[in-house]
This record gives sequence, C-alpha cells and structure tokens, in this order.
Amino acid sequence: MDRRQRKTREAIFAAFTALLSQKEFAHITVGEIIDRADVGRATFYAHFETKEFLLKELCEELFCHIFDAAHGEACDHRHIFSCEAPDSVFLHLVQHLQRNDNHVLELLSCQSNDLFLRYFKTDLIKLVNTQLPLFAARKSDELPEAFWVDHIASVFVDTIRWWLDNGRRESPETITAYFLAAV
Amino acid sequence: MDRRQRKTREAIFAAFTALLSQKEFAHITVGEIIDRADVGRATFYAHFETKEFLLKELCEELFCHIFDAAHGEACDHRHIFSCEAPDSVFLHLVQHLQRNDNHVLELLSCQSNDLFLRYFKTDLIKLVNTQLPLFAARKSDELPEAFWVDHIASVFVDTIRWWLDNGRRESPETITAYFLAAV
DNA sequence: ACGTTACCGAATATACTGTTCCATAGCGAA
DNA sequence: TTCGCTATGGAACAGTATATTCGGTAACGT
Repeated sequence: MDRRQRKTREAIFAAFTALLSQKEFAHITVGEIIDRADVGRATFYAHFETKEFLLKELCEELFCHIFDAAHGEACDHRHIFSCEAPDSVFLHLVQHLQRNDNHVLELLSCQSNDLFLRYFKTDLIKLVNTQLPLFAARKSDELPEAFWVDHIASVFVDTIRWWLDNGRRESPETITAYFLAAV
Repeated sequence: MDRRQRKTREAIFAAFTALLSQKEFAHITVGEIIDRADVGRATFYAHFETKEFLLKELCEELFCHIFDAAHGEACDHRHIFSCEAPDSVFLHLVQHLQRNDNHVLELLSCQSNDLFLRYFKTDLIKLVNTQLPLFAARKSDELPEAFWVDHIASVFVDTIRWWLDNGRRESPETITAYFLAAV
C-alpha cells in the first residue's frame, strides 16, 4: 500500500477516534474529520464512501485485535486443557477493554450509536460459541441454542454498558464476576 | 386544546409512525413528515422542537398505555395476593406488544434507533422494580441491586429483540418463558 | 529518471434544518 | 352571529452538511 494512502488513512482514523471520544457519532461531520486529519475533502471520499463505512472499518480494525487475542486464549484452553479458571477469556476481554487506549469504551457507551454495538455483538457471539460449556449448567433445556448464545452475548454487552454508565467504578474482576453471576 | 392543534399533532404522529415502520429514524427527514402529514413546515416546528423531541413524545404516549396497563396489573396482584401465576405481568406486556397496532415492535427492532430503546428501558425498569420478588431466587448475593434491576430489564429487551429479529415465530407465552428462564 | 497515482483546494450541485414573514382560515367566547 | 385571537399555510431565507468534479501538483514505487 502506498505510503501516502497509509498515512492518510491513519490520520483519518486518528482524527475520527479523537472526535468519537468527544462527541457522539451522529454529530460528527466529515468537515470536522478532515480538518483535524488535515486532508482534503476529496481525499476522504476516495478512502471512505461515508461516515458509516469509516466507523465500520474502524470497528473491524479494533475488534480484530481484541477478539483475536481472546480467541487465541480460548484455543489455548481447549488445547492444553488448562486448570486455570475457565472464565479467564472474558476476564481478559474486560481487562483488554479497560486498559485499551483505542477509546473502545467510549464507543460502547450509549452516548455512541448502536451500529458500533451491533458490530461488537456480532464478533462477541463468535467468541461465546467457543465458550458454551462454561454456561451449560445455567442453561434450561427448554431454551433453544440460538437464543441462549444471543442471550449470553447480550448480557455481556449489557454488563459492560452498565459498568460504563455507572462510572466504571468496579474492577475488571468484579465486572466479570457480575457477568458470570447474571448470565 | 384547540381542535386545529390536536388534528395537526395527530397527523404528524400518524405520518411519523408510518415512516418509522418503513425506514429507520435517522433517515427520516422533517420534509417527509410534513409532506405525509400535509402540514406546513412552520407548523411542525411550532409543535416539536426537533425530530428527536417528536420521537420522545411519541414514546411517552405509546409507553403510557402499555406500562399503565402492566402497572395496574402489578398493583392488583399485590393488593389481592392473587394465586395466579405471578409472571403474568410480563406475559401481558408481551401480549400487549404483539397485538399492538402502534408499530411498537417495528420501533423496538434494531433497525430503529436506540433512543427508542432507551426510553422503553427506562419505563421497563420502573416496572421491574415492582416485580423484584419474582426474581429474588435467581439473584446472587454478590450482585448489587442496581445492577440486578438493570440486568432484568436488559434481558427483557434483549429477548424481545431476539424474538423480532427471528421473525416472531414463538408465541407470547413461549417468549415470556424464555425471558423468565434466561434472567 | 520515469510513468503512475494520491493528493490538494476550490468550486459545485444537492439536500436538510430551522427561522421568519404575512395573509388567511378556523377557533372559542361573548 | 360577531369579534378578537391563534394556528396554519406558503414561501422565502440563511446556514450547514453531503458528495462530486476538476486540473494542477507533489510524492510514490520501480
């Protein structure tokens, strides 16, 4: 990829991320993004069709790192049948979210749009599918598998949102415990 | 209230509701609303400050009916210590949602915005607060009350959304059972 | 050093918002 | 019915945002 393209793309991502931590997605304009990124208007549209596509690509990039790490973790556990606490995948996920510098948390809060949440949940469902045995004891037989998986992912997102809306006072360990106790 | 005002208001509500069942809130313009409602631009802004306020007032009107009925039910149960299934409040809520002609279901689906969902959940939390004993057995002691109430409301909304996203194939009784089994 | 390509920046068409104006028709009350 | 009041219509308006177009320029990879 051309160095100019890469630099432009990164500048736009950086500007967009910074703006996202200040105001909600809906109120961010292309004008603001290109001002802060210091690129031309035409350049922006050469890279991204719309604001929404920009958000989508940003999500893909962010979640790629987060969930790849979590998935790797999940695979490790299955391979070596580790004796560690099997819920550590979700704990690591929360820890990753908290220490994260990419403003993912701001994006997950309800001040942002629900597009972001939908992308997040889509990836989360894949992760949950690898962790189903963890929740087998809690599952009532009458519940369809599809509902159950969606439910677990939903509760995780809801728990994170509750955490954020209430000032993130709890530690990642506590929040993970809440999640596992609630699901 | 002036008959003209009332008619205008109803025309705008009707047009807005019809549009909401066709496209998502964000893409609806004031121009479309006043075209369909057949009112002047100035008239719209005499009634509603913005599109968002229109949505808010519509929600208040819709939820007022739905939750008042549910609350009445809840009160009845407490007063007469009925022997009926104590989960009937939520069953009635789901039934009300299903038979509802006001397009509430379309609005609750993820195609709509999350403003609507937030308003819904706010009212739902009030209802859940009157029904806490129902869920007392499921609550782990380590969970804070505030988290628990929010969790129950979240699971209800998530269940309804799953129902809608999957084509509303299940009966209200089944969905209520799923909700109670999942929470 | 070369041809290619991304970029700038300025201009442009289009669309939506929210406000203002006055004339008019409908309203409630005497 | 009559009268004063007010909601409405219709149109114009400024302000803002989107998305596209263009030719000149500078940076790129080979």
